[in-house]
Amino acid sequence: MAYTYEYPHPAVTTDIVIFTIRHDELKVLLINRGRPPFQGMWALPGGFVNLDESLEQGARRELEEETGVSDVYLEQLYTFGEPDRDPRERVITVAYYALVPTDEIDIKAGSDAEGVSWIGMQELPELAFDHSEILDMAFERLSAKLDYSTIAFQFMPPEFTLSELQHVYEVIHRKPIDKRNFRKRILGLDLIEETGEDKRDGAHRPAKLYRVKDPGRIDIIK
Amino acid sequence: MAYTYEYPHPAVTTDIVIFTIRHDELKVLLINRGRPPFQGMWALPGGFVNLDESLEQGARRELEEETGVSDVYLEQLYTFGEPDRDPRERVITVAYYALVPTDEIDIKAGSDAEGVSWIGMQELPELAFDHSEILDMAFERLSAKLDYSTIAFQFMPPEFTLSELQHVYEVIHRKPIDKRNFRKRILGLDLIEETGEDKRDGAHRPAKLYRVKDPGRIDIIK
DNA sequence: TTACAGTAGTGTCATTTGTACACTATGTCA
DNA sequence: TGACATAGTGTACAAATGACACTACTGTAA
Repeated sequence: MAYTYEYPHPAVTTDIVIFTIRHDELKVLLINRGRPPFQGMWALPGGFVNLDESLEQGARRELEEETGVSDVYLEQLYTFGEPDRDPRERVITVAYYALVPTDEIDIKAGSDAEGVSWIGMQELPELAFDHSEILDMAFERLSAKLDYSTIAFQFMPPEFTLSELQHVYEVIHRKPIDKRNFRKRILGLDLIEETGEDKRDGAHRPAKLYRVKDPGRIDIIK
Repeated sequence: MAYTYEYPHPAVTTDIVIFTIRHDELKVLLINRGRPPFQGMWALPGGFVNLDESLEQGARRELEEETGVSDVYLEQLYTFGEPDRDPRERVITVAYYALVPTDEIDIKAGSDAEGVSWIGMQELPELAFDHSEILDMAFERLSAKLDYSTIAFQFMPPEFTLSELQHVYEVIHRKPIDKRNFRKRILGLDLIEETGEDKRDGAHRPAKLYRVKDPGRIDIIK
């Protein structure tokens, strides 16, 4: 079947940058390309948008198909459309990004990918297409939003400790934070509350567990 | 001539939100549509992206063709792609915005538009397509960036007074600002310098003229 | 020439916010 | 029961922000 238009049309894809924090490192979900172009190279998950779905729906579908990841909060990052960014035809890609808690993610290899893997931001390979540029921008956005929004909560499971939350900031900014100032600031936002439970893991004092008061409110600019 | 693809492709357009300040009001450049759909309604300037130009180049070209406006600093706003946003076919639009000084803009009616006009944000008509949504987002972005960037300088001609700059903030935020605190803050940024000239307009003390020290540096986050 | 109208330009103090800094508390395990 | 490991807590100084009122200069008209 063929589709014909009076004027030339570009292809439109979505690409998705999914970050998580694991083993003291910020990691991104990449797929190893199973077909040309750039066969064998690592790339962001993503693919062509269907004409009956929104851009965000397309991003969700591709993410699910390629990696098995679903139910994440996607935020649009930027649209990349240099004429030569794909060697096959003119492809414009709408990039999204999301942050997920480590625990909740289950990845699989799908039909478009030979492998799906969390890759540390410190050990990134060269990426296919202009995906390095997309990933750089996603990291810049993440890093900037840490400071003026509550985006960091998106890395957290439903219940978490303040030390775990602080750890997110420290891993992304790559520098230690003063514990007392951090707690003062976070608790001052009045966005989280104690669950009443403790988290015990190891031979030391248990930490209080917190939850977000109103999940709909996270990512509001403080 | 026809263009044929193995899979369906959406059309891709750009839409441009150009703001300026005139007569104590924030205004946006709109065109009156000369052809269906939405004939006779007001819409943002914009149009289809050619396959051999970048998205930004496409936005620039359409802006020039439809309004005669050129040489503005465009910033990508967001990409809108709901399946039904255009009644003709699937159209994905990459929206840009820009701020221009009042003096420097010369508008004309082009082939795609019956009229081109600066419309005040307080007196907006209903717009074609989802352009009201695009414009709303552009205004939100502008309003937010006023506070954490130096975007306001983009409304300024090469030489300007501090009162004129303050006026930009007051018009957009729709509330008065303390003159001393404003001057303290702006001069503290160390981004502008006195030209040595005065601006005289009326029976009152002349104002010092300033210029941006390094035009490449505006819009850096303070 | 002088008074008036109108906008430009200037400093201080109080409050809030941010930052540096060190010790005690509580659990586990040997 | 003592050692270890992480949780949890307050204060003092510095910096940034916000409120606030008067003098300076020019043009115009009496």
